[in-house]
Amino acid sequence: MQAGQVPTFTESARRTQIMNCAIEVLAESGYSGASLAEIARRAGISKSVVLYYFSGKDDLLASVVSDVYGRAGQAIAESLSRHVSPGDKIAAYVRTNLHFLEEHAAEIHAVVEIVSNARGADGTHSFAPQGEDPVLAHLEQLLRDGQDSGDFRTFDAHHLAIIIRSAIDTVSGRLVVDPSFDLAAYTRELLAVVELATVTHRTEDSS
Amino acid sequence: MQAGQVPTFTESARRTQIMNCAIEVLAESGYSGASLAEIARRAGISKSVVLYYFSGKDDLLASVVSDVYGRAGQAIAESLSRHVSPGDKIAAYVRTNLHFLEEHAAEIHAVVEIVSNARGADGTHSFAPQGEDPVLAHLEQLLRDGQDSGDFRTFDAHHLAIIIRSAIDTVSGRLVVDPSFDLAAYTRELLAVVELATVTHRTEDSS
Amino acid sequence: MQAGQVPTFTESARRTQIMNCAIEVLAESGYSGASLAEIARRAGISKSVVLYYFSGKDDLLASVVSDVYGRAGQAIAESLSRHVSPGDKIAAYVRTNLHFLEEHAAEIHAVVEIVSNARGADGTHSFAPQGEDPVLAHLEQLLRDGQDSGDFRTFDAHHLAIIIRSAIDTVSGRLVVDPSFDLAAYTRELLAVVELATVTHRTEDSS
Amino acid sequence: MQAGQVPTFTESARRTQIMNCAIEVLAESGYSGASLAEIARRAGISKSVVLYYFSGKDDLLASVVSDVYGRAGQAIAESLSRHVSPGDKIAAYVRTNLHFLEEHAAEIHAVVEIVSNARGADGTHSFAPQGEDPVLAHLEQLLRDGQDSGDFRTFDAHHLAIIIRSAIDTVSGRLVVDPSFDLAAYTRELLAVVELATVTHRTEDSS
DNA sequence: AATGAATGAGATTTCATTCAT
DNA sequence: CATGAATGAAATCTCATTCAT
Repeated sequence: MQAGQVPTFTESARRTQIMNCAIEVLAESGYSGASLAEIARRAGISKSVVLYYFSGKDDLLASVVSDVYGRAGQAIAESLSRHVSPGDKIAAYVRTNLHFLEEHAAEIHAVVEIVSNARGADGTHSFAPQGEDPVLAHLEQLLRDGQDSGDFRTFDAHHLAIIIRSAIDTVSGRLVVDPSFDLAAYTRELLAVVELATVTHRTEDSS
Repeated sequence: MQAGQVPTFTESARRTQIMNCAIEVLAESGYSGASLAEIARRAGISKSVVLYYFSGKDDLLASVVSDVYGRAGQAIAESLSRHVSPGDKIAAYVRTNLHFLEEHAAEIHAVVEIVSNARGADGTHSFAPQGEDPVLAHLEQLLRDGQDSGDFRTFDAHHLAIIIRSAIDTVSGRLVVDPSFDLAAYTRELLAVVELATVTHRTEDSS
Repeated sequence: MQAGQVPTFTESARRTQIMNCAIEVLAESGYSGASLAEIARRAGISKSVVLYYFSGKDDLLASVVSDVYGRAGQAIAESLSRHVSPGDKIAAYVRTNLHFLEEHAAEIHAVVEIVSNARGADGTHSFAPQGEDPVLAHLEQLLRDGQDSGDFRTFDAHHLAIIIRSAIDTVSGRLVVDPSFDLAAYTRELLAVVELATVTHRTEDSS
Repeated sequence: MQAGQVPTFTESARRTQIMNCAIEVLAESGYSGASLAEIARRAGISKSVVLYYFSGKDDLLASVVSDVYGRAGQAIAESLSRHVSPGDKIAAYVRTNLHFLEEHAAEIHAVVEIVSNARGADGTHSFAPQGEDPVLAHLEQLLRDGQDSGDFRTFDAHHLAIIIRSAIDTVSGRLVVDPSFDLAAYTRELLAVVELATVTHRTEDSS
């Protein structure tokens, strides 16, 4: 398995298998519980195999993160491209995010565990976006687009983006922990809140 | 120190000192970085002293959690008692939470680190509320009160509570990581969103 | 055991004990055989104890090197101070070096193992003198002094120093490996060679 | 490749290639740095290939040693055969040794790394000559021949041989480490020392 | 009240080697 | 002829905890 070479079928299958086991363990047992030994045990292989396919634990975790991020980003981009009006775009953004979460709760939860816990030798977060968070910036831009087009009310796009993102991000943890969590209802409520928070409107008592 | 005995002044001072150092380390270096050795080093004492005042690491972390929770709960309860209308109460709830966060960012962040990472021997979260989360239930109740009184629109109180809580909870991490985070602006925006999301209103284009 | 503090008696005794065991193992089993496990086993303690008294394997090995170097340097300096003429100084240098070797064969051999094998993360020798080798420079200076005073013949001091040092350095390995090695005879022969190589003289056939 | 069979051309070419890479790695990264993985990487082949051509790491290292030894021995024997007088023979020995070192510094250094570090399962040196060291014995015999013929002074042939050998052996390390090492000057100085140490002479002040 | 000393469990990682293809 | 896959042993190091003083 040399760098720059096309991975064989077996190789990419094994990598996928190991990454999936890592995701399982991370979702179930958290960051500290996700030792190579545990991941290997779950995969029914020896620790060494993990290190044969990944150059180290860091590499494995980074691979999980970029893999899941990639798939999520693709799903969202695809969904957004099917809408034009800012309101529809925001709604699609929320809906796709939550829908992806529903089908990939463990993956997302695993990524959250990694991103919020992994730290380099210097003690700083390994996966913290340096400078601006691109995920947040993207959502912020969607909000600004709606303001520029006049569809949206005046608001602080940056901070509203944070509010919406946090409402999305909280879900993966809940889905993993609480099996009775009603994602459909949550989605409806969040869509309602987002609409109320963005679209220009008058409160009743001001009439 | 025997069980049931009143702690001496020295004792409770030492406990507080150790807890504060634990909070510092947790906020700076995260859960995995918060070893007893590091906490003791920061306090300028030996590991043994930590274990003299706390029965173990679990005990220390639990004490930090309950201490901070207690103080936060008190601050919030006090603030809420000064308002009567549901709208004012919710606003006070948000404002007090965020204000407490501002002054106790490290503490809250430490608690978040503990609650989201600490696990028992069986691998389950040590600090997960079993059954209903009382913090969430409290906020939910405030929302329902507003609905019952007719002040608030019809919404899904449980899920709206989750949305609001997540918008509050995301702040401690940001305050620790991003020194330029503008809490005042965030508070304004969140108050606006909460009002829009709760108070009965009509959107303009529906008029 | 905090940095900068005076070591307790127990502590320095343990450190000495561990260093001695490390020296034993290094002399007997070589650099690769000198694992922490083996050193601890020899000392009748657990691996953790070694790491309690030394911050890591590197620290232990560095301590051994500087300890032995220190004692050797002191012995040599003391001996040299008792002689004045360049010829006597060189002879004393050789004699003291070999004498020290006789009594500290294992120590010196251990240091040789460390110095010639230990490498940093970048792959370079950890204990290589950067720039000029001070040990060699010292001997070189002794030779030059003899030349300046007119006692010694014209020779290439730097390279002669290398020849003499290598004749000294080879001994520790032989002493450890070959118990029948006759150090006294070797010393006599080396002294003879050094004298022949330094003192001004005429060969018989040139007369 | 069955035992006793003549190796094919490809086979011996591959073996040579692998041995050369092993020599490179040993000279650059030392014994501990010379893992099969690193050697294979340097050769652009997989670890398995190395083990296909050599029965194990030990076999590879042993092959390197005997290959280099063989070539060195041949060069020296050839050179010696061109001289008759003991003085000329010794000079040729020194000159040829150092000349060989100059052109094969890495090889010799690699062999030194192997010989001084490789150990069997029992912890003893794998390549230590059991009984008398033939290399040393050879040089010793040259010295004795000169004494028997009356060309050389009275000295302790065994120990003088050790001194001369050590002066030769130290060079490979220096050549690898210190690119500014002046081998020609060193050779001149060592030849001078050897002559002074062997040839009968009178010191000036004894006249 | 405080601490130094010691330990065992477990984490990541390296490496030579075996096996099937 | 060559390789990818897999493994187990061993190495260094971290950490919470216990014990005697």
